[in-house]
Amino acid sequence: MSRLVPVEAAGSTSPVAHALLEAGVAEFARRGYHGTTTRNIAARAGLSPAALYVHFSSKEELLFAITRTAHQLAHDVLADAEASAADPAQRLRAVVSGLASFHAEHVEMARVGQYELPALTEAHRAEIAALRRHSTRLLRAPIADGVRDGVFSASDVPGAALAVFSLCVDIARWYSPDGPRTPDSLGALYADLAVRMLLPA
Amino acid sequence: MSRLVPVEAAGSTSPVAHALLEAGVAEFARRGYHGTTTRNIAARAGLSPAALYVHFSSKEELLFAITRTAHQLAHDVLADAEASAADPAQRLRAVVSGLASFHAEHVEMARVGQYELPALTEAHRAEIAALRRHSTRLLRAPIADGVRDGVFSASDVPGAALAVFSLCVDIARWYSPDGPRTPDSLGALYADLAVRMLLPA
DNA sequence: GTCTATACGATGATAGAC
DNA sequence: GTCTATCATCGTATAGAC
Repeated sequence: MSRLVPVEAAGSTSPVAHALLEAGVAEFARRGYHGTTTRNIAARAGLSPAALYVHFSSKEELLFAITRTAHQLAHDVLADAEASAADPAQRLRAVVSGLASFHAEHVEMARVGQYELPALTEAHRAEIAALRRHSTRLLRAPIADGVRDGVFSASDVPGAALAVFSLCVDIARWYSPDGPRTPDSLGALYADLAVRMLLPA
Repeated sequence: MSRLVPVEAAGSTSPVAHALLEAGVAEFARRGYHGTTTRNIAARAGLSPAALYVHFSSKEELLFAITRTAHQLAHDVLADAEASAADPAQRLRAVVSGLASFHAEHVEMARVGQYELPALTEAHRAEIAALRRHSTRLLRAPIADGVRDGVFSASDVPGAALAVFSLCVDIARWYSPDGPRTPDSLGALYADLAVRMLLPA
């Protein structure tokens, strides 16, 4: 659950650093950044409180590493989906189902990445904002293309893109793997709703 | 902005308690519950740190008062909208535009109410959960009625209701009054998207 | 009811041994 | 690179004067 999968994306290859990242994801997701102590994280990783500082220069640096990974992975999901089809409706389906199922599959990481941004330093937050702009473009493209081609209708394209993005991101707030929905079923549901929002009446 | 409007709903009528509630909304919304100190709140209300404890028995009690007000007001918005029309599509429009514009108009209060729930005691969280169940029912009703009457089509009514609710709640995460959208324009946009999600293809 | 002063546990981070 | 021990500070909450 919510593995920090691709090691290279985590910005560190050490297995201990990786364990700290996973511990940070779990603890931050449960208690929030400010509600989590460095002792919580170290204990979950099976280390002393001091060991954290060998691998990260501060608690905030650990949060940043997690947040960057979360946004990078979400971006990669969108880029893959975007490249999977030419037809705007098919692309929108792929993009929405990919983003929605990603947020469900990696709820903890997504939650930390989405809700702890204010705890980042200004420089780090700016770096994340740049990643987000890329993702926004990827999600808006199939909508804009569909409207241009006449297969979609929308009076407010940025507004529709905002709503679709928002829908997917909010999964990180409420989703639980213990609930009735799987990441795939949620992806299918949301892809369907997104397309319906945009098909001409 | 984000006034704790109906004094009676705040559970306290003292003007000083009210000032503390407003200060709590502003500080919790900006820094999160755990990132906010009782000193922050007292200072914003123009009081010494100790004065807070005359009006609230703990920082968590202050959070609870805010959270309960936020959920009560959202519920009242939904109840009013629900009673405003008989036609399911009109009711869905009213309910969605009311809930969306509420979350924009009172972003700070809504943000605290939606994102700081884990910081509540279990008893307090259960009380809020009951309020949320009422609201969920109010939002699901026009969708279920519309499907029953054949004016809407949905393969997954709870799923559609979940998505619509989620869309409105997520406004509390990203909305800024400094941005281009007004609460009313957002309410109109989201009401339109919600109805389109549900009209037969 | 508000203030100043303070108790006292917790917290991010460092020092220094191994 | 990990540990134990510790520092300096902060944070919630209380005591007691006015």
